[in-house]
Amino acid sequence: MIRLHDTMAREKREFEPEDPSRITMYVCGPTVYGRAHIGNARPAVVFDTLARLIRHHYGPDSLTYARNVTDVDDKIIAAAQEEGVEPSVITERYERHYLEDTGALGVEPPTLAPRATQSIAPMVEMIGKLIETGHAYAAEGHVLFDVTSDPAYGILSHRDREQMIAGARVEVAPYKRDPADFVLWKPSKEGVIGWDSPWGRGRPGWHIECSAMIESHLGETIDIHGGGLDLIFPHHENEIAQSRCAHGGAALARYWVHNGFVDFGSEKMSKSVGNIVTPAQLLAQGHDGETLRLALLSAQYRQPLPWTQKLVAQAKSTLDGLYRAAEDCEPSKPDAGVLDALSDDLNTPLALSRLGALDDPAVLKASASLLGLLTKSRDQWFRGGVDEASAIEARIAERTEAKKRRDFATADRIRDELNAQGILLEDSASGTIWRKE
RNA sequence: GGCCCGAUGGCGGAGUGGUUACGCAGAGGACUGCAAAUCCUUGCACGCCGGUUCGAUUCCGGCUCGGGCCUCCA
Repeated sequence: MIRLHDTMAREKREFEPEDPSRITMYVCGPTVYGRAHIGNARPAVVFDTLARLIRHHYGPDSLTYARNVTDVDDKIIAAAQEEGVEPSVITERYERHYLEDTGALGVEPPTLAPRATQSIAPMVEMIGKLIETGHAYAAEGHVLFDVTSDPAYGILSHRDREQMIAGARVEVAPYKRDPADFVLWKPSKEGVIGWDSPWGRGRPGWHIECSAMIESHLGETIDIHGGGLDLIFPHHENEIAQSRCAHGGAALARYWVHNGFVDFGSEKMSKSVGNIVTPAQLLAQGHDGETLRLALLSAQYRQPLPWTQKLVAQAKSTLDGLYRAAEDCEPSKPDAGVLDALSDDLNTPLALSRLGALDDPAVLKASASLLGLLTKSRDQWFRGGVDEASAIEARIAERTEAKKRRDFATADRIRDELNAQGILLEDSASGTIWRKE
């Protein structure tokens, strides 16, 4: 039995899928206008881990996991204009990078990765339905959702309309009937990406994208909706309003799961602040993607995770230890303790500590694979990327000869030279083995 | 101002109404020609003030501090 913390209920609940043979999960994916940073990577890793767990419990084909790509957005338009290229040049580039970066972290591609630009028709249809049912109105080329028409508005973020207005920090657009109303469709000027619609040529608002893609790919009510906790309001609140109002009140998602932030101990990592670290940078520095993945899983997903060099170093040594313990063998069945930890709202730190206590390599491998770890052979982990292996082994043979002669000065010199190249030697009863630093 | 979350040893991070994980780093030891790796031992904590209780880090209330959201944002 899996338990998940549900943001709407504000407590852990037992996960009971509507149909265990067809479980549906939707996670808000990237807006592809720039390179993902390590904070963006966290939900990708977290929900990948949840997907692995669900598939383990309910069967490999039980889960349909959709993660959208937002490929129409004002930031994309701005980036395209700056480079003097079509928006698709930007979006294709960064979608590719996103898949590379998350792939390096062991994130498997989701079942579906729908792009907003390929779902315009369902969005237009849903907007039309909202207008028909009195939940939206057209004004000056825009279509706005009428928040006052939805008495349930605020059920996820637990705030009421008065509070939202009191806290509003932005000027209210003149065409809005109510300050809390939000855009479903906005006009596109000549030369800006847009689609024809009953309300003129324009493009969709951000929130309607997800509602429409969920409807067309997964259905009216899904099991799990995930994302970062900054999406709770307004994004997910607005998705709920749109979908419920378009579907006669049917719930959008049965469980709402939100991950916490990666930070620097003092403030949130974000593109707008500019204090970002990207997986691409970290990988270029020589860190293994699996190390970064373990670092991201070293705190429970709802907790803030301070990103430091020390964290990465710890993750590396933890993995070194696990790879030493995991001989190259076929995985058997995962350990019950690891499974229990993961099943309790994805308690990855506890799962990792239980992993470290396992002594059956086959069980360790199987357990670690639930976390997307220990996916390489031992040799790849300790020696991968080193291309002068035969030269190293020749030096080691020289050193072994020197040791036989009890010429320790020579032996130590060879060891030091290899150390300087980032090659560490370990003498064991069966001979000398080497690994990269 | 409103809503939400958090506060655990040098660092990371679980968990629990009473014997207080685990990892990294540190100290000591075994092993080693010396290292490395491994193993053993070991020191170090539960933000503050009240309350409930035989007993609270764990439950309740208040406070302080920190973070997030209320605008694009994982």
